[in-house]
Amino acid sequence: MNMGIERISSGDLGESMGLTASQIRQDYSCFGEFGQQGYGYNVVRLRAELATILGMEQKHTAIVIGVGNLGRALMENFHFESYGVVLTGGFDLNPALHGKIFGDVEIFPLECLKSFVKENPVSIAVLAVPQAVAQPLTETLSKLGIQGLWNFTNVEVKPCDSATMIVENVHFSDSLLALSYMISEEGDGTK
Amino acid sequence: MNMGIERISSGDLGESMGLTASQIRQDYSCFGEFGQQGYGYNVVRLRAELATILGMEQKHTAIVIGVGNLGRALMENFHFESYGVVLTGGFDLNPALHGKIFGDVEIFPLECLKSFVKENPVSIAVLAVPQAVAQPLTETLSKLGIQGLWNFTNVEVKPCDSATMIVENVHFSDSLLALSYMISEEGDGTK
DNA sequence: TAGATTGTTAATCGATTAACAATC
DNA sequence: TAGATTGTTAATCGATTAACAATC
Repeated sequence: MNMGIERISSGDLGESMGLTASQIRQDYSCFGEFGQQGYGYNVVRLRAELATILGMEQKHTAIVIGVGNLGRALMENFHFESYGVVLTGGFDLNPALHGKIFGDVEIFPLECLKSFVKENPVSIAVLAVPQAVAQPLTETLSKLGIQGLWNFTNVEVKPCDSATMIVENVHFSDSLLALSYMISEEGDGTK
Repeated sequence: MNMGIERISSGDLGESMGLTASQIRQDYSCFGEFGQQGYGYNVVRLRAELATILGMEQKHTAIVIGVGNLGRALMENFHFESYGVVLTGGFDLNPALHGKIFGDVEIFPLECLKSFVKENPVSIAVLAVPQAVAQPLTETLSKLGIQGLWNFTNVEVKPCDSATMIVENVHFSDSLLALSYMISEEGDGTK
């Protein structure tokens, strides 16, 4: 996407991201001085700087564990590449899925996980399995030396003590409860 | 789920939720005194109090807009009922889906949205459509008087100015970038 | 009574906002 | 030069943590 915009001010940037201009400037200044007084930020330069900071040039690799509807939705619709992540495989128990291709990426049997990870370095595992197997799989993944777990199971999971895997949770339920609560408050006259 | 536990202390509760005991006690005390010194919190009482506070007794109703893989995953696998929300319909453009049932809930043509909402009060719309149509649909939904939008599109959307619809975003991308960043930091020696 | 654990106050921390000199 | 907009400092705000008297 190229909208032909060369420069952008912290104010505009903030508005389009739902943040204040102050917040933008303060955050960016933690990493260096990308802007110019009286001018703003050069879009191309800014993008490059941010890519570096976020480690997007590092080309992390990811695999999807559990290819149900959610796993499949992520494989087909989520633009991993836009965030510097290359999806290299999907894993599922269901034999009907093995060999299938979703979003350019093949689905393998779960038994192949260990050997796959040995041959292809994997930095991130996307966990989209039923809750019952979330914890054991987390332990397996952490033992395989995977660095990050992107957890979509709505369950708290814990890597093995010996491992340093970082867990990032996407807890739908927290988000829905927050929304329910805000709706109820709204009509309340509370606040 | 009943694990036969009658009472629980703020410490245990916090540990299992990844919060501190202080945090638990302070949060609960905003809404009243549910606990007893030297005893802790009665699990049954606590659950009842929290249900009230979170408005779960309010039985919000929800519809899913866009029944691709993600919409379908939510309809089939996410336990709306556990959070006091009743799913009453799904909507999609694709005629092949019309009349299908996912997770007990029927899929209707998008054209029927307006009349459906008039006949069945809907408090929450779950937005799981392609990014290109996210904004126009948001405006439509806000005009229909829907109170909350649960936004899965990874795009910022804005209701009509005249409407009071609350938007709760589930931005996968923020979460993935955060994970990428943490992984890169990890090995760095930074920090 | 002694031990446990609350509710609440005060202290700490971090994040957001406001303000403004520096300067393009 | 005048206007715009940064980077940075200081002020504000809210959320988390620590501490402890109250009390079951």
